[in-house]
Amino acid sequence: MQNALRSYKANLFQALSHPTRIAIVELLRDGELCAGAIQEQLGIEQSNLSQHLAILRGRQVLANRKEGNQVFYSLRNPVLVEVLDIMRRYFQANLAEAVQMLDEIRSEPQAMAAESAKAEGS
Amino acid sequence: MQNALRSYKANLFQALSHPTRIAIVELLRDGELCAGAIQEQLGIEQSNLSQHLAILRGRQVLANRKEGNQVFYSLRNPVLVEVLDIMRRYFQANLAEAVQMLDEIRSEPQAMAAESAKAEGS
DNA sequence: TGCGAATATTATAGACATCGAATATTCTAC
DNA sequence: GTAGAATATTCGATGTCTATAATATTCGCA
Repeated sequence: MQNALRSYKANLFQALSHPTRIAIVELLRDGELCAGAIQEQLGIEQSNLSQHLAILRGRQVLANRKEGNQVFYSLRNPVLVEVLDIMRRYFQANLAEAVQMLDEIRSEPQAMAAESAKAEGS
Repeated sequence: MQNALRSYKANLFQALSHPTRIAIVELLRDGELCAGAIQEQLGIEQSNLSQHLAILRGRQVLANRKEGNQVFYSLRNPVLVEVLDIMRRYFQANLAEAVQMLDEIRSEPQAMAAESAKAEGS
């Protein structure tokens, strides 16, 4: 059960582990929006958005409501916004480390251990 | 900048998007532990643990301190514990949905859209 | 009924993540 | 300096995620 709880958390985190999905959650913090409106705000492909919405829906992060031709999305639980706010404070409080982490992220993607390739001079 | 913040958050979530890494953070909530002790608690392969630790280190989630032969790990910022606690409350507040999500997780891994395969009767 | 808008799903190629096995590094003690 | 403990890194196979393109569904309306 301890383990199930960890899987639950891990999956929730995974749902939020993509910038687009964070953006979606943030867009919805003040109320529901239909998919089209979200797409307009984010400026991404329709099917791409729809897949991200499907993930957030499946993970119970978002609720959806059909109205005629449109589907309105909203946050199921505002606690997530609270978490995101905490993260912003965390980011600001540790700006130096945060920037360092952003650098890591940029240099790391291709292979977790390309560290040795650091051309430290450039 | 708005975007950088989102990437930052997304990457932090990604760092926490694996049950083993959640377990590590939780283990460290009350103080530092050396890698060996963590391994003992989790009962996983040494190299596997070391890889997870490398990820958490790279994402600035953990600090590490070398003492002789051992490396002690600790949380860089207790705010993450706060986040995990919030999530536990989230879990408890939405127990029904949480269980539903756990089911989703079990059925979903192989393909994000195997939903249609739901044998709703079972 | 049939068209067009809004959204969802499927397919697929490329990037990424995870694991265990093997190997490398770093340290202590002898 | 060599052995052995503790940790880290590399490698390779396998699985998962993401984006785009193509197609399907669902709905309102003429």
